[in-house]
Amino acid sequence: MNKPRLSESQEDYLKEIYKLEELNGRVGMQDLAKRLDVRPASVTGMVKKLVQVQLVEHEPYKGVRLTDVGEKIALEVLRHHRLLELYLANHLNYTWDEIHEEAERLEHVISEKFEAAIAELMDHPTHDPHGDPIPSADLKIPETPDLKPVSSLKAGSFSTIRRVMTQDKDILNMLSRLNLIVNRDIQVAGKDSSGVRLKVDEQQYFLPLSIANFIFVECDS
Amino acid sequence: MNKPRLSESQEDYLKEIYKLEELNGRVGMQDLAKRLDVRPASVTGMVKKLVQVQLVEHEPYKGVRLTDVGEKIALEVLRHHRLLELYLANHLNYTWDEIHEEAERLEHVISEKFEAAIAELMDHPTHDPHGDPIPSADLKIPETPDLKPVSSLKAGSFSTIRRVMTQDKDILNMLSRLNLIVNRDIQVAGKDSSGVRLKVDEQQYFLPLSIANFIFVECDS
DNA sequence: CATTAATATTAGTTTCAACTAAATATATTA
DNA sequence: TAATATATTTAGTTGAAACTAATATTAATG
Repeated sequence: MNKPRLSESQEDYLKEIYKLEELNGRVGMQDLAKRLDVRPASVTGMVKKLVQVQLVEHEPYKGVRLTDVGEKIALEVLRHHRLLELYLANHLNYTWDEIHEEAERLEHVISEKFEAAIAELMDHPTHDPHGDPIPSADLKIPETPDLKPVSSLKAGSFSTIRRVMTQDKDILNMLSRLNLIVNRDIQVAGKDSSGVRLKVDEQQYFLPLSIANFIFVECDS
Repeated sequence: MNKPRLSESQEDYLKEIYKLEELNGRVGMQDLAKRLDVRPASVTGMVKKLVQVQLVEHEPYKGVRLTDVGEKIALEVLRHHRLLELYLANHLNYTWDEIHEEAERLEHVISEKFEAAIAELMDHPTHDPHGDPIPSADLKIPETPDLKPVSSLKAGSFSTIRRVMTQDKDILNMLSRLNLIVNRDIQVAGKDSSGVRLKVDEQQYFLPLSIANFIFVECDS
């Protein structure tokens, strides 16, 4: 019941497994290797260790899955990461493109005390600057309304940006310069096979599909 | 001229060498081993590497010394550490005894951006909560007035606490509970061979020499 | 269903920073 | 100065976590 102490590497594995599980359902060694920027052979090795300590289950050629304990730990790391991102943005004037990298390093290193302190300071937020949900202190994912990519909306529809699922710095920079950030109300002014034309505060912007696919919105009722 | 990228271990070595150099003049393998909680043989190994990359000079059986570049790096780490301590205390409500450990981990991990952000936020402070000087952005040590241990004062003399040179948590806790913190004005009410009696805001406290020796004050002119 | 392509694993190596045990060099002092 | 104590180094090991190259397994397709 008492937590094993994990290496940063191990935490990263659990975190990535969690995110891939959430995204694809099943997680192959390959995918993991790609996300962690590591060779498949290395993944085999590490997964073996994580299976040993029962943080992960592995059915060869089928995929990897977190155990309950593994998921808990992944959520802790994710909580650290997302709280940090919000904290850096809100309290240290980081820009959208800068927060990820810094949080990536800090997440493994801050104490429970630090976590609690910034959570408190920010009044226990539920979403980070990208719109990603922040697991609560007891590691539940906050309820989030159904979202769809802007690219899926009909021309004319109104909605609110709720999540931006890219960490490409150039894209993030460009979006924030255009004020296309989380919680912004937008209208789809037009669309074709190559992308979407958005209207925001009298301004119009064209977003190619490659970007529009990763901007998720809540539709106005 | 471009900085080599160092491991956390290496940064710790440089930092400790700096502190010991400042304290004792020369730094033996033994001392280093003690401070880093590592065996002497390990120190030999690491020092050899640091000599290779010219961050350190080593005269066997005489001692170790930082090169100019080595000192620069040590000061950077020290700056991180002390800025962090102050930040944790001032902005995240850490207590005196909690700041060291957290800073010890964070110091290796924060970016220049982070450093600059908190320095700016705190208006470029010159001393951390222990009274230790914070190297400036260009790595100069701020001028500090001459300090002496309270234990060296005559009974009756007035002074101001400027530095508390222990990281023992229990002592730090007790001192802060008694309000014997940096920048506090105190009077030596009496002394004998076993310690000092202090008067602070109508309160009187007795400090054994073992503690009084590490509380440094600036004497009233 | 046999072959190919995709996926995963093994075995052995590397690097880093520690370790132990044993050897050696210097310093102290009797 | 010789003997002893202290300080330092050497040589070899360990444990993580990565790597490469080669091999093996499964899935997909013609």
